[in-house]
Amino acid sequence: MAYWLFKTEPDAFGIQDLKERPGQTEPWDGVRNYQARNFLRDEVKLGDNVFIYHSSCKQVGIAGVAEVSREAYPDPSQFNPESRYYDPKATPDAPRWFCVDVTFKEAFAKTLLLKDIKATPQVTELGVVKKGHRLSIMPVTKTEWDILYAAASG
DNA sequence: GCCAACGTTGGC
DNA sequence: GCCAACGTTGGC
Repeated sequence: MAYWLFKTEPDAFGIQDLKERPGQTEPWDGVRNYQARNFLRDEVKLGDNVFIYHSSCKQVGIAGVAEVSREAYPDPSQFNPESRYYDPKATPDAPRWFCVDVTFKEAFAKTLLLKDIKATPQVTELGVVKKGHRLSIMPVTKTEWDILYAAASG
């Protein structure tokens, strides 16, 4: 069982959108960074826990929790010319990008704000608190998860 | 909207 | 394979 943080822009798709999906499940598509892709393809496993992190919005921070409900498969949007995530160099025989499915578990009553995460002494190595770290998929240690989950649960 | 910090691209 | 130019990310 591993722990992750997935970034999203809630104006496009946030924790509430996930909650309202049929089956409360959604493909986590559109990841177009190789390091993040490698995490998705190779290391994110069924049943892993995921912090849903809202970026580029009023309330930047960890907004809720989801669970991985399907392991990596080729991201369909890479083959769709209509998609903003279309990649003309990707083919079904040689997919370049992958996605997983995530299922809603919990929306926190209050988003655990980035400034509060930064103020947590034990959480200094997490990607979102490190300057210039822009990965959209990043690992979270169990220690970090426990501390942040407790803080977010109030 | 600004801008620093990255990642990617493409000419050589 | 170098590296400058360019595009994107993301907090503020």
